[in-house]
Amino acid sequence: MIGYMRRDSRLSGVLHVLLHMAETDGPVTSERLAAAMGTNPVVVRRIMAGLRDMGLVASGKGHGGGWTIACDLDRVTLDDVYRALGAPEILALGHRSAAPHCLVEQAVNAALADAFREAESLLRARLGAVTLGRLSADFHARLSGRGLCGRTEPTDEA
Amino acid sequence: MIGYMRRDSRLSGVLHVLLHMAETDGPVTSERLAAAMGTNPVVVRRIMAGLRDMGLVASGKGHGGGWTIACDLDRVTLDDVYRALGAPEILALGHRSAAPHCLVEQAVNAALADAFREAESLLRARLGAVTLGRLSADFHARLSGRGLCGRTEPTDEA
DNA sequence: ATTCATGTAACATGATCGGTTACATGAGAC
DNA sequence: GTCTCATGTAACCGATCATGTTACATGAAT
Repeated sequence: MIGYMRRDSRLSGVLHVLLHMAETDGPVTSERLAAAMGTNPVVVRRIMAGLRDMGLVASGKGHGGGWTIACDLDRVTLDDVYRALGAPEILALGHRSAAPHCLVEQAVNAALADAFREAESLLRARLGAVTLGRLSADFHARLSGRGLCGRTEPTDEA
Repeated sequence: MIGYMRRDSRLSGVLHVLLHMAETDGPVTSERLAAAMGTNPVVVRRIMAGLRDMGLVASGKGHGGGWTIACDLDRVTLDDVYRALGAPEILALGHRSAAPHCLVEQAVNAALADAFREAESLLRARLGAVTLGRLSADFHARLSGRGLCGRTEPTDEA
């Protein structure tokens, strides 16, 4: 909890959650996911709601309930997850809209809008080029490369 | 003042101010600049402070005081201005730092960090490729192309 | 019926940008 | 020297947003 908190870490958080679910067979409760992430179960449910609506995950109530993955990890990209979150604002920078009919402001905003749009597009493209399956494979590579603490438990020491 | 206020419009605002100053010979007061931008003189002084410290503009007090450009517009890029503002955060998205020793989080953050860094680099590069002089030229092109309301006054109808 | 887990609303918190007021500082004008 | 003008800042308010937390309703399995 030290350190710089950037604005919006929902994408990072939900990917963390998804990779956890991928390591577990059977439903995982919000409480367990929240414990792994060091946050609150309600926060988990909140960020998962969009993914459930998009059919990426499913949730069940009551005994034996919890969250399960409901998609092919190799066919879902990080951009799909981003959109499932509601496609939140990517850039912290923006234009003024105070004087839209001012030619000075028009010139400034035109120049900035190009740069902004390109940066957003690049980020979206990069997210679209990575699947959840590749992310999971990356995790497994780290797991084996890191020594052979061959735990069957999908623990992450968090 | 309706409408969506994006996070940080200081870059947009300060560019607006600089183009205004470029159209005026002699110092311009914060009050005039603020009126052109539809904001407050204190806000203008605040965003101009960094530019003054970097030597891009100069300020004078008292009668005949105000702000003047103190650099070659063709040698200063939008990225220079961005840095003079203190290089504020570009992206609204970020990582979690809750569990930095968790291998899942490491895998997630590594994937995201690449995409984030590339998008930031692209934006910085685009800003670095545009000089204030070109921005001013773009404004003049809009001014003449828009009809010939040949006002000598650098008004912007704001 | 009881217990468990999600689904949500409601409210608190912390950060940040923008706006505003207030006052001190300094540089001309008189 | 005094007055006026304009910057330089601090202090505070307000809105927005992500996050954290509590509370309670809903539904499913035991």
